[in-house]
Amino acid sequence: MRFKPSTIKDIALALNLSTSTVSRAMRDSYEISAETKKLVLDYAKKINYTANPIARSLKERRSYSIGIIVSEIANNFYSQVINGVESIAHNKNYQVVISQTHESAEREKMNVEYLSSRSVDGLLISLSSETNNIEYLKTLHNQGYPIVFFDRIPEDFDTFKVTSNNFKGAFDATEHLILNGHRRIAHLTNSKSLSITKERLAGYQGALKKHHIAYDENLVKFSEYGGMHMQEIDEAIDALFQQKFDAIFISGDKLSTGYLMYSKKKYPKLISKIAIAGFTNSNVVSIFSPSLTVVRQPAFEMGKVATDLLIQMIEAKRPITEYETITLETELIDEKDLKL
Amino acid sequence: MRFKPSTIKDIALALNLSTSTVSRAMRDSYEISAETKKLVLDYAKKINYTANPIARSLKERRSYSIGIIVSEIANNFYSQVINGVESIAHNKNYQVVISQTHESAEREKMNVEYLSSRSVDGLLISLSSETNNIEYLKTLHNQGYPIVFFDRIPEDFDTFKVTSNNFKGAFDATEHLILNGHRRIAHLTNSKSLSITKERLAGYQGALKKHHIAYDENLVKFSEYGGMHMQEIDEAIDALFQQKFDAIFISGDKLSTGYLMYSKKKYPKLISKIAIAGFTNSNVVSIFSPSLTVVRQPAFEMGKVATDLLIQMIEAKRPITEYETITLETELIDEKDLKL
DNA sequence: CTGAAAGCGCTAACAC
DNA sequence: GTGTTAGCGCTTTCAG
Repeated sequence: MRFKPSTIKDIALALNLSTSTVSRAMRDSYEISAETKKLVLDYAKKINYTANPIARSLKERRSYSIGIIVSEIANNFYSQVINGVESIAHNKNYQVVISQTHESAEREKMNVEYLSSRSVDGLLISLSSETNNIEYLKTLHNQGYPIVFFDRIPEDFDTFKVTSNNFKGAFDATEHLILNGHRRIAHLTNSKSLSITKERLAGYQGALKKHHIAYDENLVKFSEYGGMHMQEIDEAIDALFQQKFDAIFISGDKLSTGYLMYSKKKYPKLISKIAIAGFTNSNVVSIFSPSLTVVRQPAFEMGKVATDLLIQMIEAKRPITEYETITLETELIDEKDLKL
Repeated sequence: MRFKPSTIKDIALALNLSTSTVSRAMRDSYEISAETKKLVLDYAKKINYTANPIARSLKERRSYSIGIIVSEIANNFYSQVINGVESIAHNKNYQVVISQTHESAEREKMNVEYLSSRSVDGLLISLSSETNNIEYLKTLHNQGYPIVFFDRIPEDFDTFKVTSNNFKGAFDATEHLILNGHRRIAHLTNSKSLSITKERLAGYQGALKKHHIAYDENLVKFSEYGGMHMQEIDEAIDALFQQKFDAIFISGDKLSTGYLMYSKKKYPKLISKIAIAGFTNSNVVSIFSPSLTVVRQPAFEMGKVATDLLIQMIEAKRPITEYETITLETELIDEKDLKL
């Protein structure tokens, strides 16, 4: 017995009505009498009818769903963003389809192509570490396909973007380390190509400059795959430990935990002497050891804002031409306060 | 300019062919000449044609996608399961749609109803803590809709199920604590209604019994929402600390980290005296403090196995009537080994 | 207030 | 080897 759900036709047949009447009744159209509506609705309920969203999509040329592309859902930051996305989307009756790139540009492209080929009405994207060519996204967007970028946004792409104040977050974190008496501050960060990498590096440099500390590029290590491969982090850290440094500012969730794990294992003697400040949205930082001062991004909020914008784009009567980039503030949480 | 992707018709028109020829060429049908195929394929590529999956779904009455319902993607265990699911699904050309219950039975039902109404061809489900009525799932399954349960599985439901050896995982963890000299072992666990709760409780009791330790129900605390609400964990822990105990076995990711966080904050003096063993698939346990011995489930594997079974069900020529429950082994990792 | 009919993009049985 | 046609389930003119 194959699964065979009931259709509008079944209802029409049973009630001796036309499919159009049933359709209208289901959608509570004003042209249908109250009695007929009740009749249809009751029977629909009785036979457990639910409209076939596929058929509806085909007809209306939209799916009432949006896609979100992130590097990894296991990353707390992204799962929180997704919760924000869902909170808005479900309110407005959109389904959310999640897809992961695992920091691969190729998977990103495949996901975009699949999703945009009419599976979803618009796309929320945080770029992968590996991505450097987004021409295909531009083409898509120029054809009128709604795209909103968040977190890791491209520079020269005219659409809505939502991101954190990465400069300030990095600046504050670095300054926090400086104010605690540190002068040799290392920086472990993501792929050079990402917007967030550049902004956070600038924030780090800004704080150093303000406090008259010379920038030393030997203290800065990039991870091309954002720490997706543990080995990459390990090598960066090993390189850092060739230098002398008394504090480190880390630019990302995966990198922060990666640093903690590897340095704890490999450099157990040194680790307690090095102060740490890092971007992370982990909700268990209070049990991390060594402990760190964290820069926390408003992930849930970011998801909400981005989704609001995307749905606006999708539902806009006429194409939008004026876009803006929204910047949300980060929060610095001193490691001492984590224990309260 | 609205987004208007090209269709099979555009190709047919441009090449002076019929839509069916184009369709056949695209699907590499044997009845089409090599030349025509090449013509079509080349043109399709040129105009960036991709088939409309919606139309295909409507026609074929299937979507080539499967749904997975979990309590929370932020939970490491589930995100690892999802990665396993995707690895198989993508191989077999299925899309994966993820949805979260946040431990709410109502959201679970809504998700199932939405997804099963032809958005996805089958469902992988790990039940929410709150769920106690799955009649609607039985109805669905009896109508021929493919469902595979994993992790938190129902008892009286005849379909494929994939789960860990929860009894043995719990038994080993508890025995580990006993062998380390502990006698008063508390147990913090999930909702009473879940299969995993019962099995792990039995494993805990089994180990106590083997070592002639009396079972004390005051040492066992349940969390109706699996620790979804922090307050719930806090209360359970406060209640436990009314008793005397020198070790604790914790039955779940969220509960394990919840215990660590709350007891560290609220009972900082006592915490180091209490040995901990807990189920968790966190990949950062090595930086947790206090540290704990962990029971790790083969999450990725579980996702793969469950997906394999589900796709078998979906693609089966005739309804399957013989189901089995597959049990995967857990792994006990001594806290001492985490530091290596 | 309701029904008939067309059509969304695709596949496939049936011609030729 | 290719074209014609019907139909998947729904919405929506257009008629009445």
